[in-house]
Amino acid sequence: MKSELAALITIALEKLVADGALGELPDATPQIDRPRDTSHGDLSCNIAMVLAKRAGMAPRDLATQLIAALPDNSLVDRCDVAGPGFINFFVNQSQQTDIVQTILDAGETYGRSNTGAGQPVQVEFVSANPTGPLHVGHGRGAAIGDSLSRLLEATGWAVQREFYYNDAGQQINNLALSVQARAQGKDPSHKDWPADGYQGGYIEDVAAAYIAGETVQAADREITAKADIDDLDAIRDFAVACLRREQDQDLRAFQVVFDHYFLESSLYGSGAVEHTVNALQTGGHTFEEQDALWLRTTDFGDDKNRVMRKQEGGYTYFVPDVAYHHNKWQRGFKRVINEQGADHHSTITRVRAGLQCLDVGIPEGWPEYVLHQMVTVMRDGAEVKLSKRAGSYVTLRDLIDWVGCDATRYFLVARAPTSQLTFDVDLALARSNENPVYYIQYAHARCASVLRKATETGGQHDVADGLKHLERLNEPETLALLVSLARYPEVVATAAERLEPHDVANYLRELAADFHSFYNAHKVLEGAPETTDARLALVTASRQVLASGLNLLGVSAPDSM
RNA sequence: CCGCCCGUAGCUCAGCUGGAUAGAGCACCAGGCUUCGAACCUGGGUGUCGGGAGUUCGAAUCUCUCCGGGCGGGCCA
Repeated sequence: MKSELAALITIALEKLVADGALGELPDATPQIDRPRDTSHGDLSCNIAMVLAKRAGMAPRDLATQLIAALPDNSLVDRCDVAGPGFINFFVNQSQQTDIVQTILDAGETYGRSNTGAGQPVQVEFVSANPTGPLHVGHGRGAAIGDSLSRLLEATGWAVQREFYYNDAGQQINNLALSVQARAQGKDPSHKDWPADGYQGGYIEDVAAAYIAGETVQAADREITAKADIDDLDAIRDFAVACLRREQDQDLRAFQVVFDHYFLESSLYGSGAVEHTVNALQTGGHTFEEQDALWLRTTDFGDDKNRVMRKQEGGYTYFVPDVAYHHNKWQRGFKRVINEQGADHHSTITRVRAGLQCLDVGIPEGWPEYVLHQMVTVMRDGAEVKLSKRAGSYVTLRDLIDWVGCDATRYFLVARAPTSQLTFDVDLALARSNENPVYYIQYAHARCASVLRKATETGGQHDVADGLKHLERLNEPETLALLVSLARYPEVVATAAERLEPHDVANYLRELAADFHSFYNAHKVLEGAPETTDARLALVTASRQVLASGLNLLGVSAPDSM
């Protein structure tokens, strides 16, 4: 509707130019907004104010001329000049009620688009190392990354969800040593406890399982414990599998499924790390200094150069990072989005710089990043300090157990990733029924309930008939609901484009509010049959959009609660 | 010291590629079910949009600066 109106205004502008009232056409398409105040019409345009100076005309005069030049159409009932020079449009009611027909015709495809045109995009998220259970921060990443993936799918992209983890290196060594120490009966107070050991209780469980010779199965691996306390490699492999399995279970409980797991160790096994080093040296951006090999990332915007190979000969983490992203590029992903905690933001510049140094045609802004800020957990009125080593932190599993998957997902995805998030456990526990997610789900359940009731009454009501009487949908509350339903496609498109899933959460709350107001003001199953049928059509459409939107957030849409 | 993010109602947060009188939830107050689900609805807001300056028809939104908070800044990951 917006684009149709913009086209009409463009025609009016052309007419003014032809008449000599305007010098030239603006380069951009006219901007159409939805006024907050309904007395300002259904849609408005600021074009007169934008062009006033160039036209040498008062904004209101220009607006008046534009209205006069507007071609005849069935879209707009009337338009006014208001305020400093806004043109306010009052849309024909049948245009608004037609959205019900549109939604029912489109079915589940309503709101979807094809801007991605089937192109592949990889979304990497969570990517937790297998050294402990997933915590709340990972949960935020999981909620955002998965919802982002769903949004991209809804806009026509072929999404691959990838999980990358470090299964080698020092942290994993610490893990293995910690498990070994536990297997030897030591605890963190023991004098021989590993210096940077993991102290969480889960280490004991892993040690016990190892000694018992258990077999564990994770999404990307299966392993049976060797039960040999002295075989550190075996302990390491087993511990990784155990924690991978824990994370998989948490993710499954969170309704998140990955398409692909990528192991850092594979970059060494495949020779990709060596190859990357050679390629960077060939590219001419490296130099040796103080017995170390450096990459001149400052050539591409970094604020200091980075060491690739340390004095002692090992590579810094930065090298496999570059190798990994080069691998993504080689896999054909012209578009990659990395969802990470903001504590890793400093890697963005150096990874991009490293990829530029490879000189293999990777665009400068590749890959894209979505960073989420920290999650603070409040409990008993105080902040819970997160400490992985000490093992004292709130896990994703804790949250799911306490408030449920739906509420946890909604809460973690409903706010802008850039804003720090306070998760008040007490509030979620004590008032779980007042969590916003129930408000939206309740609207959906109400839809289902009314439709159920309509069917039970013996079929004298029928949605198809309602579509012939959409003009009955003319009360203020009803029209407000129609407007919200009509907004859905642009909400999805914008959220996907801006990589901001929380737009959908906000929209759904507004849609649910409009539905509840409508529901409360008008009895669907009472009154004239034509009116009831029309309202049933509206309820059917509402239910569908609510379910569709909730699905984008990975939240269920129950028929009853 | 440098970089990124944030600062909006008592609390938690939307709104930020400039639009009209800055919004929602929670909390609090007053109403609304013999009728489709009251997990709902209706009404109730004295906010220096952290402070200041600039840009312009117009700034919570863009620029600069200062203040406050978070996170980074290692031949750790």
